[in-house]
Amino acid sequence: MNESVPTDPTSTDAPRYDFRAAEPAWQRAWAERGSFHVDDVPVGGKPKYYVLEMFPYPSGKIHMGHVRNYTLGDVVARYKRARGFEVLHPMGWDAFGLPAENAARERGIHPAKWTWDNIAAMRAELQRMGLSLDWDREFATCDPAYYGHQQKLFLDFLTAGLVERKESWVNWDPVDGTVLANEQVIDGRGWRSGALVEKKQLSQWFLRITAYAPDLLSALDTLDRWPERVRLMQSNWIGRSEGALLSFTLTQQEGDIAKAEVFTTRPDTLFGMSFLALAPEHPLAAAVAARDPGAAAFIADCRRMGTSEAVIETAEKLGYDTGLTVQHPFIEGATFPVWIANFVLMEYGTGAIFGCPAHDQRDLDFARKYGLHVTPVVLPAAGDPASFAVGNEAYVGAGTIFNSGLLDGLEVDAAKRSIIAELEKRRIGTGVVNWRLRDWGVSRQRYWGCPIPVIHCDACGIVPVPADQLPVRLPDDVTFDKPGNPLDHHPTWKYVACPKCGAAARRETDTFDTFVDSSWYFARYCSPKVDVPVDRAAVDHWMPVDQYIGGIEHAILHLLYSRFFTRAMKQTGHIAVEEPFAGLFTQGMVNHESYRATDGTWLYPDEIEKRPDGTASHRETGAPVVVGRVEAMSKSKRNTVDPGAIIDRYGADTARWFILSDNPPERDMEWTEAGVAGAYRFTQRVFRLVEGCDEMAAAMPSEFGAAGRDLRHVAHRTIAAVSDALESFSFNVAVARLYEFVNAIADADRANDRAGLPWARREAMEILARLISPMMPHLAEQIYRRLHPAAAALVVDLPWPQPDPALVAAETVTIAVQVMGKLRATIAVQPNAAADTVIAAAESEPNVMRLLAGKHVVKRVHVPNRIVNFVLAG
RNA sequence: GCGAGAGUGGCGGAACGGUAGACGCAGUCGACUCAAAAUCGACCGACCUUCGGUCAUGGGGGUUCGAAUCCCCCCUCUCGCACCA
Repeated sequence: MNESVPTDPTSTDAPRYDFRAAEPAWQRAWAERGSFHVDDVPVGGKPKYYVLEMFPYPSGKIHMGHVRNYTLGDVVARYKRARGFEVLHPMGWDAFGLPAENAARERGIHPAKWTWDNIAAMRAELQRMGLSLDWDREFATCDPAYYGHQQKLFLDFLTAGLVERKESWVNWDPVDGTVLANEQVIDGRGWRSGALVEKKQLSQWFLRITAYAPDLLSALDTLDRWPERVRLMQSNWIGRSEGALLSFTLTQQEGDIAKAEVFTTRPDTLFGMSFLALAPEHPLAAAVAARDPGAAAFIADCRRMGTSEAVIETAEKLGYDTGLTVQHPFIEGATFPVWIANFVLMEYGTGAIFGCPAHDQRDLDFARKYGLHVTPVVLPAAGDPASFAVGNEAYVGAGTIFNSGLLDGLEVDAAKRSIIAELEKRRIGTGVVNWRLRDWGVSRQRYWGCPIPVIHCDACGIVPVPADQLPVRLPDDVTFDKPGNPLDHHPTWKYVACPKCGAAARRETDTFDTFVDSSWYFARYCSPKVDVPVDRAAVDHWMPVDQYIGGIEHAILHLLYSRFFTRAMKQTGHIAVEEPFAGLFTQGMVNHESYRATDGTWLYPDEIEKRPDGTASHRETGAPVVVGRVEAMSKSKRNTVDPGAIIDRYGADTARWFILSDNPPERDMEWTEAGVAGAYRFTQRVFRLVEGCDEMAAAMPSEFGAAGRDLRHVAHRTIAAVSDALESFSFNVAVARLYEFVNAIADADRANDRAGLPWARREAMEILARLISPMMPHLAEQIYRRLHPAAAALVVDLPWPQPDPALVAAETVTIAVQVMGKLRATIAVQPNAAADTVIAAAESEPNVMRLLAGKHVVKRVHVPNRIVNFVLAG
């Protein structure tokens, strides 16, 4: 494996492209010229283009996912730049987060040191990729110079009524003393401590994303450069549903509770009611539990069960009859039992439902289990009202309402409207729109995050930190020797005077969810040094991001939060746009084969030797190796490839080229050693071609032979084809066209008719240098310099080449000749030749003649420049 | 369960309804070499009676002069959501 790569580039006779010398040299040249620098508010009138890739978390090393992400972005940035746009292409660090605190707890390294060291290491790795980034704009979200402005934004949101403090149910780890995200609860236990997680009500800060729910949903239609499925995922997440809110009166008051409010999307089925069910966390359930140990035990069971996906999948519907009953709002004297049910969610609607088993599958399962009655009220078109019954499958289709008093005879939709009007008339309910989206809880009991800038005063309540006291900085001297939030344990940090009354008060010790940090960084990049969150002129110029690129895993949370934040910033006067990302591209993952020794231990790709038949053995011991599935690179399976090692061995251009060439960028790709080696061979091949290039003749020759003419056609068509491919994110197709182009240049070198060929060949190399420059920027510069040893210009400063329309047009076209739709011959004709001429030429082809002999041709189809088809009788 | 996307050679993939398999990887043969690597050249879907044919884009129907592409049904895989009332 990999013998094709010389350890010493000078070890063979052929001229070698020495990427180890060339790549850093060109990177220095770009940096010295400030090639990728742009101003906050540019003058000069070039159209702007803002390219952004999702900024990395500084884990310590870049991985292949980063390489793919930043290569894709760099192709776009360099291409748009050549196309005459002023391109903003910044980079920074999503630098707060739990891993830094884990490093502190496990290894005693301060989170700040751990983070900044990682940033330094990763910056160096990224710089080796030769990305066209404006490094002057770099920042890290853990820098007070960033998070101080975030605190200001929060205070502005607070003033604007976009922030709330409210009680909410959270996953609480009693051992670690912290709130856990749903993803951090595994089988009901804390992922770190292993302790049973409790549901706890806690006072938390919330950003009122629900205030924008209608707009966040409807504006999805305007995001026409977003992938359809991302818009769909957001739409589902926001989850609009129309229905009714109605309240049921208890026949006997429970404590001071007299009514239960219910949300339903099927108010038309109200007469099919059989029971009322409460979520275990519902206040009425709690009131019952206070006097009924059976109810209390049932609620405790539900709480322990949790709501993880695996549990829901298998859990059967369980209920507890409270003994309470409610009156039916329309059926005089009818009452229904009130149950507590494990399948009712407190988070959705009102936490209470009315059960109509005939027309809801869950309600039906529940009713069958507990012997509750099932009354159908929607009759299918072909149904007989006297005999229609529901078995074990609820009927959820269209139909006519029956058994329903005033609704009888109405269709489902009409019945909904009618019953809502009636509810509103009697003041027991209203038609409402309900949203699945919840407000965004941003409080985290952690040290390594942005402090929430408020102060708790016993006298004044919650007092915002005055703007002139921002940033609220994290203290450096913290310890991680006990569980819980180090900010809370700090001896002095939280004790401050109330800004209002001066009395002793306490700082908020919670910090922001790190998703807050990434919800506005794209705006900060426009003016990263100013002493306000954003400079209006700068964001007005640069925003929105024209092309955003990142992983599909952020389809909902990060992108939705950013859309919300941008709206909130607009409302508070920081920005003019409300959609942050005009174009979104979601890339696929980078996968790799996995390998295991016969004892089951995972092996790194470096440790194994592949054989041509696809089997493998251990490189050192020769022991057999099991070649496993191609799957996402992960440390535990050791199927990772280190980008740094690849760049050492093959160079950045090779890595970039391979990652672009393998497949369409939105799909998952497989990283293969053979594929990288192939890309490396291509870089050397291109370099050899320029070595064989003659000096440019001063003027274009007046005559070209066939080879020169053909090459010029290919060159100019390649410009057109590569441009099209780059515009449509078909980078693998752009690569394929460039392979063809290089093959054509090599073919021309073997041609006999050499008139004008040296000139044409050199023109081809010039075009090649520019066309590969978005993908392989270093090699492009190297070729260009070889062609123009004295030139001061760099490819990076040159405009994108324009194809000559006369050369893009064909001299002859190949027409496919079909008989009865099957290909029988091809003929070469002049472009746009007359139908008669083409059909005559086609009919004179021997093979066609043979097939047409003695047959009656009923139709001759001619599609100009494409095809002739003879349709025979019978 | 609901929703979305995808099924094309050994592999990744290409193909405005118009020559299916571009281009790359892997492979075969040859040249160069003492040899190998690199490089260069040729071949490379299956099958047959091989200057010519037949069959082939998950399966089955349909529309069309012509379908990988459009329509209907089915199968498989991937992803997302999910006791959402």
